[in-house]
Amino acid sequence: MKPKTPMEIQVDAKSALPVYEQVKRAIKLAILSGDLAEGDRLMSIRELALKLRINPNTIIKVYYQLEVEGFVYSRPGAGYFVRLDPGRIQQESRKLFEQLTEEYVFQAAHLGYSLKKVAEEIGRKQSRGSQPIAKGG
Amino acid sequence: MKPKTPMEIQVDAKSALPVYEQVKRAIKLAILSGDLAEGDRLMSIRELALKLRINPNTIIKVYYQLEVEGFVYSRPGAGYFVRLDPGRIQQESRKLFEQLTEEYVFQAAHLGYSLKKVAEEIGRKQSRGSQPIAKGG
DNA sequence: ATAATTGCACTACTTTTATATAACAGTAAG
DNA sequence: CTTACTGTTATATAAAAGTAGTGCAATTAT
Repeated sequence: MKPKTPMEIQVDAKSALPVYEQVKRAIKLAILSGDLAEGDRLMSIRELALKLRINPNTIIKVYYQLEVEGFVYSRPGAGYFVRLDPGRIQQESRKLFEQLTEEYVFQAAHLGYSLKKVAEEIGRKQSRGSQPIAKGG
Repeated sequence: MKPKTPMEIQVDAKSALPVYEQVKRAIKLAILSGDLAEGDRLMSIRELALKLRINPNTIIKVYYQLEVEGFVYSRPGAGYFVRLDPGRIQQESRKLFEQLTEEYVFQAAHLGYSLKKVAEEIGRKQSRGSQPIAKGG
């Protein structure tokens, strides 16, 4: 199986989040967004570890946890592959979005930025030019 | 010095973020939001540790780092006190807000939620009833 | 068949995070 | 002064996180 799945993941060693958590979130986000599709092969453990300049054991931890959570499955000797349950993806995606929004609004409020101000800031971004990043609305 | 500074901090042991980081962020947020004012005394190390059910050493780490970052200062035998530099607070507050917004929008985009959809979600929250949490805009 | 790649399991080690406990000196209030 | 509380420092212990490296069996490509 030649075609490998490219991934743009940036790891910040200084972050409060553990490296394995950063990588895990990035891959999960890629699956939920549709960047990775059903059956797509992930980069091999060694390959991704080399690319991100982190230890293979850390990638093993990430892949294992993603497998437990049902996002991928492994074929020993072949690689890791994306498992896509359409219904679940839709559901998890919406759930995650609402959770992110809730957290963001809450923290903004504590900083003294009301919903109105938040809306203004978002609106400002909107007008400044919007680049389509993921699948269209 | 009797008056102590009450703080509502909730620590999640299951979070990917270390406990000390959660506490540190909560206090920093309280200062940036104005919940804690110049000269206000923080809860003592032992007191806060007992309240949050975590080890005093962890609180020591938090207070020490906040001191290094210039948010508080210590008076041995008396306690820790808020150091409020008005100009800096305003600046840090705005900086943190923009950072939060950037991260949120980025992640939402990867989930397939465009700025337009984000604006809609915020708008929906706005109309549902807004509770004033911090200092008014 | 052969070679290369893959997941997988294992040991050893360091750093970070967090807990448990104790002791000492400065501060505040009776 | 005495008592209680405070920051501060120290030792010891443990788990989690991350690195480094080796070896084996299964799969894939040649």
